[in-house]
Amino acid sequence: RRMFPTFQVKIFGMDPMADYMLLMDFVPVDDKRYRQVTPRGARYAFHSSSWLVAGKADPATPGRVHYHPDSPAKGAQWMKQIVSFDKLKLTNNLLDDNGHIILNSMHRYQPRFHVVYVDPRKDSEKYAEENFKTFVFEETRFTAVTAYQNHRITQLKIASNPFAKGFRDCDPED
Amino acid sequence: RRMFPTFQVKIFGMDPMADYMLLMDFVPVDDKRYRQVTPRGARYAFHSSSWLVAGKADPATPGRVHYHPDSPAKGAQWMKQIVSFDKLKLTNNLLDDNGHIILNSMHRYQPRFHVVYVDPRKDSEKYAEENFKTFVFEETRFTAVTAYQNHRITQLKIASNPFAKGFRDCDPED
DNA sequence: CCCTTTTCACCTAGGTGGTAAGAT
DNA sequence: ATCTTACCACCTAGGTGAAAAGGG
Repeated sequence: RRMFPTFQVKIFGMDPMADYMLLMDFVPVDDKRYRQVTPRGARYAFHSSSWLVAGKADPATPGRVHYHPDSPAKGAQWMKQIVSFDKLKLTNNLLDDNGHIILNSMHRYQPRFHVVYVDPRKDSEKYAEENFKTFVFEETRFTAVTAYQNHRITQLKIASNPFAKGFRDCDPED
Repeated sequence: RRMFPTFQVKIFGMDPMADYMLLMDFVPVDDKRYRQVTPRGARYAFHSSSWLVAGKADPATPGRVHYHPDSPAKGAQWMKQIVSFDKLKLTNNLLDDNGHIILNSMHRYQPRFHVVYVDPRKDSEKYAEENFKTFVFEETRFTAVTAYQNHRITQLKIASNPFAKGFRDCDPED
């Protein structure tokens, strides 16, 4: 399914006339598997508020990459508004053949954002290193799950995503 | 609404590595306005099978152009399968601001297909003439209408377009 | 009478969380 | 007990012809 919340980024400093590819990938934060705790007597798992280390991580998943579907595009195009990776989809299916990003559930990940300058020179491979920049925002780290583990995330999604309107019981402006 | 049947074209002879823009426009076939005849006593206008000249054409509409949404793309990409202009939309609304192709209803049009080579040279404007090719297929001429005037076209559409499944009463393979 | 416009039920296509059943 | 899977009603978004209403 789509990642939520969506990764969005505002870009500065590109050459407006040059072509760029924008992409994302995900790297494990640690080598651990996590689990939830339901406090004794609590009615819902949602009431738990912390993650416990549950052991060593599962074998790493294939390190796939997601190209922003507007790639390639001119710097001017990328910079003129916030770039949103809302088409990016996550799956836990190791056999996935839709090109989605494969993650292990109950593991922690760090999204990474990459910018590739499309070098028009014939020997552009030589400059691959300098034409490639990676940006990491640590505040975007998350635990992958197959079902929401936190009521406030569920409510945020219901309030902000038009496809979840069916579950709203109050004004989304609230 | 979308044009039906869709204009589709198979392309050969491009430079696989070069970029091309593909586009269409529509030119009037003549300076006439047409009308249908319903034979005396016929139940439906659909029973008529010919067009009568009904006078001089209405003032020409703005000559808009439709770029294939995949433009620009490499020659290899365009040539590897049939190119379909199924997103192209027609309207009779002179004030349209959706960028649709504006046509006069009950007038005859000739679709035209244009290929533009994206010249990477700095002074590419100089070569505009030679980088531009137009193809006309006379068998694609049609009369623009606001409602189908021919039962067989209606049936063809119902049989072939998934959005019209609600009107099917037999197997589309027939 | 002929054509155009508007509205509608009915589709395709696909993104939601809920829920019940399944798995470990 | 905890997590995963499959399915579902309910949405968004938009492409259909039919039919009714409108216009000249």
